Amino acid sequence: MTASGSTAREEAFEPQLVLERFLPYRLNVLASLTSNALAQIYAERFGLSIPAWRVVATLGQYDVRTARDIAAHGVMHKSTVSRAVSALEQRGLIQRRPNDEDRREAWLALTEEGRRIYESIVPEALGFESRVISVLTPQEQILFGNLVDRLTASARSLAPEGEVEA
Amino acid sequence: MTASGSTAREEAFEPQLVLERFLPYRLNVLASLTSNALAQIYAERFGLSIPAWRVVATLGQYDVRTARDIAAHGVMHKSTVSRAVSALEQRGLIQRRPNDEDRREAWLALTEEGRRIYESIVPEALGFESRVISVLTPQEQILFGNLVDRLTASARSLAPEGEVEA
DNA sequence: CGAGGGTGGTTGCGTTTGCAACCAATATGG
DNA sequence: CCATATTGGTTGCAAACGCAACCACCCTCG
Repeated sequence: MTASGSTAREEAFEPQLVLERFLPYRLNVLASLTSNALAQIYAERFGLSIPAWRVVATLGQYDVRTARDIAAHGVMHKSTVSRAVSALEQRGLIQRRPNDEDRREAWLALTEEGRRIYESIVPEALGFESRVISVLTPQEQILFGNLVDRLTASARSLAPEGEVEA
Repeated sequence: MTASGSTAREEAFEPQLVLERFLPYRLNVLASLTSNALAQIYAERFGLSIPAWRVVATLGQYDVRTARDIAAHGVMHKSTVSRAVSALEQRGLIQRRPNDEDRREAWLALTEEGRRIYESIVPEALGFESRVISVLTPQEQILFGNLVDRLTASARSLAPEGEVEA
């Protein structure tokens, strides 16, 4: 109807939303590229699923946590964490110790073997990360981290409460 | 064994990898926060799954594409796209027209109703996006987009070939 | 033109996922 | 204290997922 170009059948519209400039879309592409590439490392070499790796990574960093902590921290659904934890426990990579102060929950920690695996993965993970971000200058890297954090805070404040999983 | 703090059982280690500073982790958190929040809009209000929305968004922007194009563009597996397309076709939101030049593939386009839904979602999606990024100054927004693009290119070049889906 | 390889798209299958219902234990409030 | 709500964690189930096998078709090359 308007006088713009294109001999479209009837409507001549501008795209209303250009995906390549749409933030959620771009973030998703970038995040899945990095996640999938990383996943190959710990899946093929150590048989860890993504949730399992997240549990291991969290315990590697924090030593002792509950499943609930891990879920909240890693933006995962509690059932996802529960299953990852059982699998890891059965493989002897983490250990569960009841909390006598509150017998609903349990403390989780890496076993020695779990930590050994963690320590094998970490350098690879860090290496991968540094290869990815090497296209940015050091200042840009810092800046980017800063912007990501602020956006995350913003997104979190807009999310309709505990609505968040992986 | 070393003289550092903590009365840990035996080892006294530094965390080797701090998740809060680990890029793939942070990107995942941010991406799933935004994706999930967005998904609520088009899932609850229009009954669209994430892949379905991506198909609609792509066709909204490009008017006519093949399933293959959409998959490549949206970083989705071709079976995911195939199923989303069938569902959308059955709901009358998109239309399939055989390509006589190559009868393996088919041209896909939004129907009028499909476009109506697209046009209802877009303002909401853009509104959500702008609320999220409003914590950045305009220059920061541009800069962030630039950095994301460069990181994406970098990650893509490191990914072991067509290894990428949602 | 006919055989062999490659490509767009679909589908069966086993696995993973998220949701919701549930269990056990703790907190709260009459 | 007992009833009720809440919370950490598990599990059944249905839906969604990726993979690989597959079908139809195209393209090449002998």
